[in-house]
Amino acid sequence: MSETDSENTETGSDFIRDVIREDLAAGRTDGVVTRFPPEPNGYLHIGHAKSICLNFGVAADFGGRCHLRFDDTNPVNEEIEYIDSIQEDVRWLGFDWGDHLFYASDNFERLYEWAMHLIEAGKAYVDDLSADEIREYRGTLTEPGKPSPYRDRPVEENLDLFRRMRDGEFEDGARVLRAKIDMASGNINLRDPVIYRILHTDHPRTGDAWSIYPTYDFAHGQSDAIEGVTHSVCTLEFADHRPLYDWLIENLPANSRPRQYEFARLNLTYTVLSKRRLMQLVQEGHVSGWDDPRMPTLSGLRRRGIPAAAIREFAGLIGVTKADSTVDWVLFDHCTRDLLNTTALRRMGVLRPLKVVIENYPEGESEMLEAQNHPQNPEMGTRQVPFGRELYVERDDFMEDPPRKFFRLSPGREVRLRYAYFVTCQEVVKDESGEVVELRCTYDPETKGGNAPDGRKVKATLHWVSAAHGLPAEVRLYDHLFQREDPGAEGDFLDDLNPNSLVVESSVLEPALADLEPGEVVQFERQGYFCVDPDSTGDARVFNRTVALRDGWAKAKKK
RNA sequence: UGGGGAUUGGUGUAACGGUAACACGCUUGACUCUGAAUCAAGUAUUAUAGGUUCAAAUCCUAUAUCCCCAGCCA
Repeated sequence: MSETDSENTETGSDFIRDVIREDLAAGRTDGVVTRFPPEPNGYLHIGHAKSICLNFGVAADFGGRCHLRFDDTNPVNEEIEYIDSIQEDVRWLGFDWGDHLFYASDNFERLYEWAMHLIEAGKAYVDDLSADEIREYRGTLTEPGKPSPYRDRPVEENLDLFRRMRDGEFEDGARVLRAKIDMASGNINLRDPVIYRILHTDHPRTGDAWSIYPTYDFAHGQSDAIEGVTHSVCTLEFADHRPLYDWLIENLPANSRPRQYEFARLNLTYTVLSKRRLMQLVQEGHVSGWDDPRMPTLSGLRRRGIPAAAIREFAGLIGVTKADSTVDWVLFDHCTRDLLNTTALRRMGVLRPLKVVIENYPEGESEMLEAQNHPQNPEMGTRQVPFGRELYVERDDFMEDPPRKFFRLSPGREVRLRYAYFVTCQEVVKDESGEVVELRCTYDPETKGGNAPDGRKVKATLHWVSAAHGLPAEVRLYDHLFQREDPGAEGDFLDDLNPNSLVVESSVLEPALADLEPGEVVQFERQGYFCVDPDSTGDARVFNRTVALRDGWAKAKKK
C-alpha cells in the first residue's frame, strides 16, 4: 500500500456507517462483518470499486472484517478467468480479505438441505410449469398472480421430485423449486420465487457434481448467514428483494441474522458501467479487450496508469447515498492528477515534434544539462538532459501568425527552453505545401540553465528533446470512450462511441525515459501523465497518456 | 387503481428543528523556468403548494418529477 493510504478517504460518515454505529450502540451486534460478493461473469469496473471501498472501508473503520465471496450460482456465464481477474483487481485496489475467501458454491450441499427443510415445512414446492407459464401465472405489476396447479403438491412428492431433480433425472427447465409465499403480493419477488433450477452445466468449481443450482435469492443471503456477515450491503435494485431475503432467513435454520442495506450504484459521465455493455464492447471489438485503457474496468484503469490510491480517493469523495446520481468524470480526473502531481517524476516528451535548428550552436557538439525531477520536491533529485544543435519542440508551441494571447514561439520571439537556453526564432522553413517543417533559431549562450544574466524575461518556457539523443516512441492519447456524457440516452449506446477516443502520435522522448519501469507513471511536463504500455517491445516503445494536465491555454483559445 | 426508492448550487455530497456548508467545475487575479501545481477572491443551492412552530432542507399533508421490479440473471 502507498503512502496515500493514510488519507482519510474512506472514513467519512454515511448512512451505512450511521446504521452500524446504531447497531453497535444498541448491542444488536458486537462486531462488523461485510462482504464484497461479485459474480465471476465479467471484469470489475470502477462502480465495483465504490462497493469494494465501502465494504472493506466499513470493516476497517469498525475493526471488523470483509469477505471476498464469489456468488457463483449460475455456471452458464461464469469462468475461472473472471475469478482470477477479480482477485487480482481487488488486491491491486489495495484490499486484503485475508483467509476470508468464499464461494457460494461451497455451500451447495447446505443450501440443498435448507431447501429440503423448506419443503418439509410446507414452504416450498416443485413446480412443473414451463418458464412461459410461470410468467403468465405471475401476473403483472398491477394485477396479482394466481397459484400454480402444483402449488399444493404433498410434501413427500415434493421431496421425491426435488431429489430426482438433483439426480439429473429431468431436463433443463422441466421443473423448478419455488418458495411458497404470496402470489398476490404487490412485491413480485414474493410471488413464489424460483429458488432452484435445473441446469445440466458444468460449474467452474463443482464440475458436474450438480444438475440443479440455487438462484441468487436462495444463495446470497444464505451465504451471508453462513459466513456470519452482519451487514450485507448491496445496490438499490435489490431493495425489492429485501423482504424475500428476510423471509428466507427467518424460515431457515440459520444461526446468524444478517441485514441487507442498499445504496445507489455509481454512474459516471462519458462511459458505461454495465457488465452487459462492457462485455459487448469487448466481444464486438470496439476496444482491444477488458484492459483497454479506455475501459472503466479496473484492469483498464490500471493499464492506463491510474493509481489505485486515486480510485480510493475518488470513492471517498463521491460518498454513499440512496439517491441516483451521475458523477462528472472530471472529478475522477482531478483525483488522478491530485495523486500523480505529488508522486510522478517530471520528464520531457515532445508529442508532435517540430524540428528546430540552433544556427549558432556548434555542429556535431552536445552538452548535458541538469534538470529537476520534481520542481516542488527537490528530494526527488535531478537528472542530466542532452542538448544539441538540432532539437524538437511541440508543434503547438509555434505559431507563425500568433494571436494576442499566444506567449509561445513565433517569428522573432524569444522563449526559454526548459533547463537550457533562451532561443529566438529567426526563420521559418516550409515545404512545398506551405506547411512549417523546421524552425531556424539562435540561442544565447549566456542564458545557460535557463536564466539571463541581464535579468530579461521571457513569457514562455517550452519543453524540448535533442534530435540526436531523443527516443522515438508511439504515444497513445486517450479521450472519453463516448462522445456523449450519457451514452445511449438517445438510441444505441454504440452510436455514441467517440471516434477519436484513441489518437496515436509518433513522438520523441528524452533519454531518461529509456528504462521507465512498467507501471510507473511520470509527468511529461506541460502535457500530462504517461506510463509504459505492455505493448512495448525493446526499442519499440509505447506510452499511454494517463490523463492530460489542465490546459488553461486550450480554454483561452476557445474564446 | 401494484410494490419499493429518491429529489439541497453546473456536478457530487454535508447540515439529523436553530447562521444552508464542503469538494469538484467555472470566472477573475497573484505567483511561476510546466498557460501545470500553489495561493487569493468570485460564482451559484433546499422540486412545488399548503400546514405545524418563536424558528423548517429537516416535522405533517398534498402534488410533481425521476429511478427500480413482471429472468429458471445477479
